Amino acid sequence: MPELPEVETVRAGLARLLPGRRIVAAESDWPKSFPNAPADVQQFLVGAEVLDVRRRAKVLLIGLSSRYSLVIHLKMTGQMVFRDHDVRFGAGHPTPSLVNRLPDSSTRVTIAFADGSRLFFNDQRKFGWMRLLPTAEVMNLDFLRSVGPEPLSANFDWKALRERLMRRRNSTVKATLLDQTVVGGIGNIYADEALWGARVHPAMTVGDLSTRQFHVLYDELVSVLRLAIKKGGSTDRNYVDAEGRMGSYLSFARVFRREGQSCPRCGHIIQKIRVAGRGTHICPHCQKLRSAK
DNA sequence: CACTTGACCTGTCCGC
DNA sequence: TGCGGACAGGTCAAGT
Repeated sequence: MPELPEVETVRAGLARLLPGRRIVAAESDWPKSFPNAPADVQQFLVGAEVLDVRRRAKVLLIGLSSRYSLVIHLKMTGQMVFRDHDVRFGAGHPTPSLVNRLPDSSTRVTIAFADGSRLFFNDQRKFGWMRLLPTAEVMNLDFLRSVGPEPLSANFDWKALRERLMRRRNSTVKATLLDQTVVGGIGNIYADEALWGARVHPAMTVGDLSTRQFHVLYDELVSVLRLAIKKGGSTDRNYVDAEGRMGSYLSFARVFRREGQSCPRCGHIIQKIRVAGRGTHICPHCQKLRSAK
């Protein structure tokens, strides 16, 4: 369930840990997780040095000195975990971790560095992928060509959110928030959290939202994403950061995975419903389906 | 064309 | 305790 805050947390960790390290070996035992031909891996990955680590929506981009980049999508259960050669697991870990000895049964790709440290791409459900591409061609990937604006970028304001959402004015607001071509990086957790914050029912039609609702939805979306980054993301089951640590946002969540509990705003019981084919958490008192217009 | 559903996978949980 | 089935949800492809 890595969404923008989780991928950003991984990016920040990798950006601190990887640049300057030289890759000496790479292996994968599940071709769909890393489909590049072994010859290309030998030529453009092995021997290269990591230059930088960037993010676009939910995609990680690791730039290499070979003028190639590793492009990574974690999908639902992907992890990128770095281990120093001499790390003794457990010691000095201030937050709990889901990851013990690596590689483990979920490890799909292992990248070894010259200093003995290693980077593991773990992915229990095998939906995620990593691929090696010429850096100049990265932005030609279909996903990156079509992905919408970054919701935390400086020029993204409530009017921009309204304009993007209105591209699908006849859809439900939840389905539209999850559409990566509308806005980049939002997934199920933060869509539910932001809609609760804005008191907007997820099944409302975009075209029925009032100006005020777009404005509040923007404010809530930005603040929930910022808080989640500050808390290191959300660990529901699998997610960990680049050092194997869990995120703590879910202990601050207001509705996500809180069905049966009281709404922190009004005390009514939070319900789990289905919208756009996804499990969706709402307060039925705060979030009404009828138009506010 | 706009929108919904199914496929891709595996681990977990629930009811019988 | 074992087992079938539902469920978890990001994205793409296929279907309505």
